[in-house]
Amino acid sequence: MKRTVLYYGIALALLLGFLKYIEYRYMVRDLSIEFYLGIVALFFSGLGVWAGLRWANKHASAAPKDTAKSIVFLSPTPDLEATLAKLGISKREHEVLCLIAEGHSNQEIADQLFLSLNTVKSHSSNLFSKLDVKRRTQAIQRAKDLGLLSSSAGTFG
Amino acid sequence: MKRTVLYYGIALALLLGFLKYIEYRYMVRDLSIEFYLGIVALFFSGLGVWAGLRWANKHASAAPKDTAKSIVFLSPTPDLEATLAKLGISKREHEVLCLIAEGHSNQEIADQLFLSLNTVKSHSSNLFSKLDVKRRTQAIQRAKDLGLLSSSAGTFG
DNA sequence: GAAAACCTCACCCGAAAGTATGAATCACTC
DNA sequence: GAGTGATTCATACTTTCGGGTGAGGTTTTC
Repeated sequence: MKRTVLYYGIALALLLGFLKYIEYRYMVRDLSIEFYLGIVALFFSGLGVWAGLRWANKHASAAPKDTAKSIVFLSPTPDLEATLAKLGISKREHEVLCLIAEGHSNQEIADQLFLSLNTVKSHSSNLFSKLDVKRRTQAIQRAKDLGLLSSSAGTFG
Repeated sequence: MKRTVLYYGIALALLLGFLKYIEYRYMVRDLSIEFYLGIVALFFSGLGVWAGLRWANKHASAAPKDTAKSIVFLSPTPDLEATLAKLGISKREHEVLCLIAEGHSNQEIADQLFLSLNTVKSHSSNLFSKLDVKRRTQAIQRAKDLGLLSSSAGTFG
C-alpha cells in the first residue's frame, strides 16, 4: 500500500522533471499554469484509472466468478472450497485456473489480473503439480471433473 | 463517453477557480506550482480511481451474460454432422479436435492416430481457423459450446 | 514479533504449440 | 484426363508453455 503512494510520488516527480526539461529545452517561459495542470490532470487521471482497476480486481477477484453467485440455483458449489483446500489450491491459483479454462493465454491472464507474465506462470505451474497434470488442457479436464470451475460447471456438456 | 470528458473539464475548471479563490482570499502570492500540481494530481487520481471502478463495474456486469449463455440449455446436439459441415470441419479434423479436448498433446495425438506430428499440427491449425480461435484451449471451449464433443470426448479424463 | 503461507516477480532453458509455405498422394467427380 | 478436396508430410520460423530456482513483499496466525 505504501508502495503505491511511493509510486505516485515518483510519478509526480518524474512528470515535474519532464516539464521542467521541456521548459529548458525549448526556452518556453510562458507555459501557462493551466497547461501544467492539464498535463498533470491527464496523467494522474490515467494513473488513477489504472490504480482503480487494479484495486477493483484485487478486492472483487473477478475470476472465481461471482457470476456463479448469480446462477446459484444450478451449482450450489457445496464443497468447492473443501476440494480446493484438500488439494492445497490457493485463491489466486483458482482464479488463474478459471481463466485458463476459459481459454486465455498466460499473457492475457496476466493483463486481466494485473500480474506479471512470470507470476501467472508460477501460479499455473504450481497448479499443474497440485492437479497432477502436465498441460493446461489436462488441467481443464481435471478441473471440470473435480467441479472446480463454478461458472463453467454449468456447461454440463 | 464525451460526457465523461466534459465532467473532467468542469472538474478541472472548478478546481482552478477554487485555487484562484484561495489565492485571492488569503493573499497568498507564493504558492509554488508544485503545490498546485500536487492538489491537481491528488484530485484527479481520485477521479481516475472512481472512473476506473465505475468502468470495472460496468464490464463486470456485462461479462456474466456470456457465461450464462453457455449454461442456458443442455443443447441436445441435434445434428453434429450438420454443424461440422457448416463449419467445414472434416472428419479427420474432428477426430483431432476430440483428442485435443481430452487434453492430449500434439505428439500424443500423432501417436494415437498413426500420424506425423506435422500432420497433426496442420489439422489443428486448420481447425483453429475454422473455429475462429487462436489456441487449443479456446478451441475446447468453442467446441463445447457448439456441441462438437458430444460422443467421444465427454468428461472422462 | 516471529513463523508460515501466500503472492509477486525475475532469469534461464527446453519443449510444445502455432504459422506459413509448399508439395505429394488418394479418392471422387465432371 | 483434369479438377477438386481431403489427407499426409516437410521445413523453417515465431510464439507460448512449462520447469526450475531464487528472492523479496504481504497477510495471517500464533
